[in-house]
Amino acid sequence: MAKFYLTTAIDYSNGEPHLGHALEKVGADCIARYRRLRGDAVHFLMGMDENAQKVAQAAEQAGVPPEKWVRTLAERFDSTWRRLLCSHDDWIRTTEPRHHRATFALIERIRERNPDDVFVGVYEGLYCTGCEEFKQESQIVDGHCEEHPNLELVRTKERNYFFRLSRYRDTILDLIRSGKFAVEPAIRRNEVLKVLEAGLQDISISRQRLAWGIPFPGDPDQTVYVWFDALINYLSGTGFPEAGFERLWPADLHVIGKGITRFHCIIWPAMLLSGGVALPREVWAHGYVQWGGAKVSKSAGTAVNLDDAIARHGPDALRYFLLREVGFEADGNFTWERFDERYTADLADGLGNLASRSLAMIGRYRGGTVPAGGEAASLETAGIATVDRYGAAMDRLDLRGGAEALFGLVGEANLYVQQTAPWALAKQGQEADLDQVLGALARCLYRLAVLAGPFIPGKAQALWQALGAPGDLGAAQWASLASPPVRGMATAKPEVLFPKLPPA
RNA sequence: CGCGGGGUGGAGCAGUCUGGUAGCUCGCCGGGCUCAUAACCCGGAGGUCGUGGGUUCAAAUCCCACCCCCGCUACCA
Repeated sequence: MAKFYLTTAIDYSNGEPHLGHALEKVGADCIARYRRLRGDAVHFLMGMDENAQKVAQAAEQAGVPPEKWVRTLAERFDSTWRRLLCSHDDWIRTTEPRHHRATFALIERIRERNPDDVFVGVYEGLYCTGCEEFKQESQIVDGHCEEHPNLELVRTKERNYFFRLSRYRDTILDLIRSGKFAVEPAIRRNEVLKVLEAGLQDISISRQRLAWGIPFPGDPDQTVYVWFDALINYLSGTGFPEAGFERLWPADLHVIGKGITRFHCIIWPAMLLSGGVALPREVWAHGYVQWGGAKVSKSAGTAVNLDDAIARHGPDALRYFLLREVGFEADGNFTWERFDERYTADLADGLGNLASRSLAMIGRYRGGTVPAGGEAASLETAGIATVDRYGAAMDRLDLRGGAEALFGLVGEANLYVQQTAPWALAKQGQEADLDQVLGALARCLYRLAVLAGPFIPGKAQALWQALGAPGDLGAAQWASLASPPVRGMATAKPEVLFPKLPPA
């Protein structure tokens, strides 16, 4: 059994979970469930980034101790992902002792192996006394911090530790080009290669005089810069540096958003190379959820409330929409109209109605027992082809392609029903033919339930049960898709899997 | 000449790498079926594939120029 260690980005505990976060978690969960279906021993990590200075500021504004603030937010995020049916095995928070230990250990390893890689330098930038942090050009409007337009920015220098990132440019370039360190999709790989080709600067990895954060090893005046420690969470989740962390490490896949590609594809591998720790095998950087073609922005009021989106048609439907319509590669759009359309067309009228009509006929014509037969049906050929197509797409993390394959089979099945007209067979007493058709439909529903599992785990389980399949869908074997063992299963009364919205 | 992505029927997209009658979903029009969540199936209308050149027997697809939109531009989750 192959291990598969999968991570998502840890979220910045400064605000509410939103649709963009949700796409990433749901996409990673879809991959995790698919890998389990393929028989991998999956370890799936999610968590929170809690050491940023802004976190302490937000806590202060809210009038609560930072420890309490981050705990509340961590629970809020975790429970949201659980509501979206995410199946993560571990939940890391960067304020935990295990993360402090790992951060310490990696920095120590870097210093031992490459003493020149960590050096003292001077960081200079524009400092906002309101935010108590350095501002980037993009955060400056008319010469002032966008949060504090009435305060003057102060040009400030401070002593920091730096990391010799520039040293690792050629090595990383080779690793990415050779595919030993996979950066996907290709559009993101090209972007990273261009950055590398342009050359790298060393980066500062500590900050002075911060009360919140991880103390820099051997220098109590400095804290580890939040980005530097955040990346290490993936290692902390394995138990590093304790013996046996290699049972999980290296990570098989880091799922991240495109905005943090450089950190994961340049800085992170450099840190690991310097510390003599194996590199992750792959980074997948997904696109962003847009609202009507524009960037989602809280200030512009275009952020979709996640609770509203879940409440609309339930968690399964939101998962499906994000993965099928928004997609896991390029940016994609979220609108209520599209959401409703997809829900109605694919889930309610498509899969839901197919299940409903198929189970109703098995109930009516065969007393709810799946008859033998169907192995030679045209639908069987389509089903087997779909399993192949789905697997090929999912293996390259083309989640949209997987969903398309799956729902393509729904279409084939509806056409099959139309062409074979089982109601006519029943009327004419062609019992053997009817067995063939109903058996073929049950076999198709079995495949659909299993293949839909990674996308809509809740509803797929409901379909699994309605079909009369035993136990938990999560225990289904990929191999069973070649010839679904549905004969003799006792189907339940058809239930409405995806109720439609009442007419507005 | 900072880097990258995109511009395809009313809407949203695929196809461009490996040129060869332009495809999918939704919407619209007509027909069929009755097992089903007024669902399902079939047919039809609708496109100068951003603009202008070039290569080729043939270009959405390759080459050049230009216009427009978007993201990134590094210590920011």
